[in-house]
Amino acid sequence: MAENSSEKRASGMRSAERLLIVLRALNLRNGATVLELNRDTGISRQAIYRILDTLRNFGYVRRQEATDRFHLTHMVRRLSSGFKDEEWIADIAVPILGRLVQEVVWPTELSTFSDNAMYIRESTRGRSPFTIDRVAVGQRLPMLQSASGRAYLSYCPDPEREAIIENLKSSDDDFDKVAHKPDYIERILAVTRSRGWAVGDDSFRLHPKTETLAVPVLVNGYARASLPLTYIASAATAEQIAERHMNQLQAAAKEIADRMEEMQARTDDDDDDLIPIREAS
Amino acid sequence: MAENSSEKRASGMRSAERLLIVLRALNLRNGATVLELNRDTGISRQAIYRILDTLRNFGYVRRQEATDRFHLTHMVRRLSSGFKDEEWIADIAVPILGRLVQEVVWPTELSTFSDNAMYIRESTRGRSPFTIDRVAVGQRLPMLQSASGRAYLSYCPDPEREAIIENLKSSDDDFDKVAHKPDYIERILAVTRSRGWAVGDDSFRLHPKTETLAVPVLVNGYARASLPLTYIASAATAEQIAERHMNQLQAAAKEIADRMEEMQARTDDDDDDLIPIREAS
DNA sequence: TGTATATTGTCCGTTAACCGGACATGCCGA
DNA sequence: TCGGCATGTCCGGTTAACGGACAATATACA
Repeated sequence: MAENSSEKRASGMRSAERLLIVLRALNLRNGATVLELNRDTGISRQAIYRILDTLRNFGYVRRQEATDRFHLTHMVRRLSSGFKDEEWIADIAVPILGRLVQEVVWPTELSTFSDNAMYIRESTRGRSPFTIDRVAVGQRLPMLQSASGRAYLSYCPDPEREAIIENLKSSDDDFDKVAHKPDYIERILAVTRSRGWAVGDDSFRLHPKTETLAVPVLVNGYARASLPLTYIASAATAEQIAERHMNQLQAAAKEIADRMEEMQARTDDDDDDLIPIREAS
Repeated sequence: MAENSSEKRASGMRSAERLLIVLRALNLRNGATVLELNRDTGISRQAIYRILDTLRNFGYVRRQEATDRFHLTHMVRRLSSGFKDEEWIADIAVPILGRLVQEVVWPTELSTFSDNAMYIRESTRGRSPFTIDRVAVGQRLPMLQSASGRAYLSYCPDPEREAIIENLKSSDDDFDKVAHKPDYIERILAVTRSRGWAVGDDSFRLHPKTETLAVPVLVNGYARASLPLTYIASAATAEQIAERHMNQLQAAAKEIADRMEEMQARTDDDDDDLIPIREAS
């Protein structure tokens, strides 16, 4: 039984891994004794002592004097406080976009609203055979010309849209000048909503040979992000692309939205599954 | 300058410590390359690779494909989500209570409101020479008889007090029956407020020979916790204890409150100081 | 009182695993 | 073409992490 070297060795550092396991276990039952942690994780008692010492040196754990139990301190927040809520959606989208690009050969992205524009947060350019320009992450997209912006505006809550339009009116960016034309905006919204997806305007193209269409990611009924698909204009029309791939795009958007909803449903606690590392003391 | 071996070796596991350092560094600049982490932490590049691999195996970190930067994932929340906001105050109180018990010989505690009662969250019984019964942490204290409860009720927001009283009326606990006597409650509040501190009632004593007085911890003007002091009844009267130690008690309560306020001021991000471990690559 | 069980804590020899020097590759600008 | 810079991997030496073993304490039960 000593030979279960099957496929466990992914890489990674043994002791550091076990520290993470113990830290996770401490989160699941706040206030724990060494023995409890031993049982929860399967890590030997002696190792638990070492690990807790390490965590204490960093101030992430303290020992409650009266009860001799180990507790997390407010310092542990530092291990995750850098993760912004805004990034959840991009984070969740990654594996879903990964699957999507296998079905739809064209590159897709995930963009979110920020600072009066859409920003590309994740991209499958680079995994698509049809990509022209690489590295679009971080790219800023105007609200009223890009497919992403149009899809977002068409499905975000009304008060948010009104506030965005108002902001755009005082923007320096030339693209945002059309915010002063309410009928232009209305037409975009109407067309987009009737189709269920948005197309980019010729006045804005990241690359001259490409065109883009986009669907919104509707969380609880309202857009929280856009899911744009970019294709080479000479290869097909928007309608042809839509006919072939709209189902898949919509399905991916739905899946991302579902994950988001279920994510914010649980306030964050009760998720499960300790990483199982078995080794008797 | 290579010899600052002063007192560095506290204990702890080397590689696990470095993983924590890298994790912390990732929180400070979300999205980082290996080289940036190397520079930020002073840990060798090769080690950074190993550490990031480990973090990736656990899903706490992912690599953004397009930019080749490493990002935190929503999974990192698991490393701190077990820490409840409610525990901040107890957490912050520990070192302050530790200093307090050196000035005031009598044991002090920190108690917070929960489930229609006060609960002792931290205690310096065990570090005081005058302690009778040990291990009071977790002890439940009735709102209207205990010094802790009275101090809390006297200084919590009005709507909260009204809601608590209302709840107590339907409580099973005999102690809570007096919630039906509004004049009794009014007298307690009036007396406590005029003095600035509360005393426990004879009908409730954790130990027959002791008495307790308590001050509230006022965060932004309202009680968020109580700070009770327990003394042996035959040794002094409440007034004598108050005369000798009230300044120190109030100062400790103020200090805890200040820390709380400054803590919730910063939303949690921008705190500083990477643990400095110097070692060139 | 003695015996058994459960839990916490520490020591220390062995060895696995962590470490970083060294090398290889690829990209960019001069 | 070359030098500078960044990324990624390999591998032998050393270290520090590992867990068996032992000690101390508390509680329960006969």
